[in-house]
Amino acid sequence: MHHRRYGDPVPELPEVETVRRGLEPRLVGRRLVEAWSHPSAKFSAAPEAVGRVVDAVGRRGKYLLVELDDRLTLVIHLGMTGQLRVAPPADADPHDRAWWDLDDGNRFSFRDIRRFGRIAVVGDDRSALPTLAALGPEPFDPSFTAEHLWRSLRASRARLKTQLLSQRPVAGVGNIYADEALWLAGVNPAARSISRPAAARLRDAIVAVLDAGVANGGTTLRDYRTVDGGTGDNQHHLACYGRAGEPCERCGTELRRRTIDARTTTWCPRCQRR
DNA sequence: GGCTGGCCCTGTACGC
DNA sequence: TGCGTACAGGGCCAGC
Repeated sequence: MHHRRYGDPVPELPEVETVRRGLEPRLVGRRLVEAWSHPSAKFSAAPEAVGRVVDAVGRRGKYLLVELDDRLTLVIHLGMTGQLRVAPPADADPHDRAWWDLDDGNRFSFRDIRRFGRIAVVGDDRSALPTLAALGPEPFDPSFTAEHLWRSLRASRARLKTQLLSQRPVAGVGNIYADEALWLAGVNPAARSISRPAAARLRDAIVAVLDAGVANGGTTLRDYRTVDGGTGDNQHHLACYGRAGEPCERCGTELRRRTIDARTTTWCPRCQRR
């Protein structure tokens, strides 16, 4: 019954938002007094935030935006296996990639087994993070309308799932929630065009699955953790992702699996016809 | 200028 | 049992 052996859990919008909510009360108002970073260029910017005070903890898509004084932003992307904690300093963990000591004695630490995460300190210019700079609207923002999604998807000939993962039509959707939303909307992930009504269904489905993900505290399949080390609950509410070989909850047809642009994709061949 | 594919990393599953 | 190997994936970038 374990068909989910492929793939790893990837922090997407609901997971990053859950982490953001956990960090906010622990970081706002604190000064970063010391830092350490792994030598990789992906993490070496961490010490640039030393001396700054945290004004706010925000999020855009899957990017965590720790707003500092002096118009600086500490940008953290969790990659695939990134975890953030705020706790008293502890013994070094071999997977620690950066940490910042706070003026209240706690340590804000970033642990990332596979090192797909990234840390940057930026001002107004975010061109060093091109995906962030070109990010589509937040899914819960009023500007994310059916009309916007339809026009955005119509402007490209890439497969619909590829477009969703590009972060340009909408911010924050990754492999899990893309499969869930496409299934819920009855849209084929490999198609290269979409009708207006289908785009409207897809828009509603994206909002619905992300909203449920946030409400459930994110999806923990392996590595994702909340700031206090807890797990999410949304893994018990997935209808499509990781269920290849199981019957579709809607029509009973066996869900299929294929690869789209190097990403594992699960879909229902009946509900999601081209 | 859009799109495709390679790359980064490491734990895990799998096969002999 | 133990070892070698394939595999997965978000974002970035080179090259068509």
